[in-house]
Amino acid sequence: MAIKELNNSLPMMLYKALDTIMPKFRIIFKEFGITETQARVLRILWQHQRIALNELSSLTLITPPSLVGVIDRMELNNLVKRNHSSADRRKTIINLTKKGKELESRVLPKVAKVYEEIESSLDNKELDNILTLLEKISLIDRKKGKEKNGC
Amino acid sequence: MAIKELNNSLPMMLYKALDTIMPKFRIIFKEFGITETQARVLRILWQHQRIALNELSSLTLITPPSLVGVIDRMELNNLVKRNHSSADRRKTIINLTKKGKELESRVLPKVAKVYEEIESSLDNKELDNILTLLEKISLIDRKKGKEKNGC
DNA sequence: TATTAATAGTTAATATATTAACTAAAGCCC
DNA sequence: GGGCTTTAGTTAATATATTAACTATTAATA
Repeated sequence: MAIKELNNSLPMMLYKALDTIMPKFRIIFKEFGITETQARVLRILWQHQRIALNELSSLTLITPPSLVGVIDRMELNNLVKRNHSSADRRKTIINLTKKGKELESRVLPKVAKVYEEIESSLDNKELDNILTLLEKISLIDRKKGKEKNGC
Repeated sequence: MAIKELNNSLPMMLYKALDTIMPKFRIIFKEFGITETQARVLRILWQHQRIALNELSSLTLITPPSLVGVIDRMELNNLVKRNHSSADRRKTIINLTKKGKELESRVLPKVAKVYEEIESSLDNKELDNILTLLEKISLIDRKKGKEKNGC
């Protein structure tokens, strides 16, 4: 019931949490001339080096129409490069450039410090707790056939 | 430590949770020709009827530059009307119109149903829990002088 | 294999978000 | 009361987000 009380609703509280923590990260990203969204893309590319746009979309939670523009600008900034799959000519492969790769070692340490600041404001249990609960929320729709493995 | 593992980071999990629940609400808002952001504004106005733009900004978490455009479009759609404070001529007062007011009784019941759907996917404890934790995160910056009431 | 359905990427139109800068109006202070 | 500071609102420039629609391929199938 508490959830419906307007300013304390789940959506509003989620936004409020993001409004509190994201500016801390954006300050860092800005030092390197990238946006928060672009940083999300880079984070995935630092793991995969090269990846199809549709997979990148899934992993970053950035919808394809939005991602197209993001990649456009990152390509202009020499952070990534588009290639095309020969196996499936529909696919666009996003490749990390040297410039994009080099950012990793410079950005991650600073990002880690912000994480530490956030962590230090919460108990370890609380952090695990909230991540678990957020995960549960994000899976709400995947259980229509509550029964077994309706698959 | 779990927090740093990229796709399970706190920011990403917050976004993921929002990506799961907000589309459910947007479908409703769309029926009435309003956006999610405009709905946030309306929700506050349903409580206050009339309110200064800067207070509206605080309560909705919409920054003033963004809110200006939102109010522009809501005014074009006859949902709100701007007035100016005679006491403080800098202030813009946002007034709810009859059309804006009428939406309340039509939108809220449908929104409540979505809340119920979300609630039914979580235990009561879990819901209270996550709201409490989100609140704690949103207050991270307000305790620099950890000591007492450094004011 | 021609047809139909599904997938990947993109474009277009509109609405927001973010940051910096600018104007007007109050408040303050000597 | 003139000058300085703060507050409220706005504009401008750029980057994203959202939804619908469209193109090129590929897969699936009668």
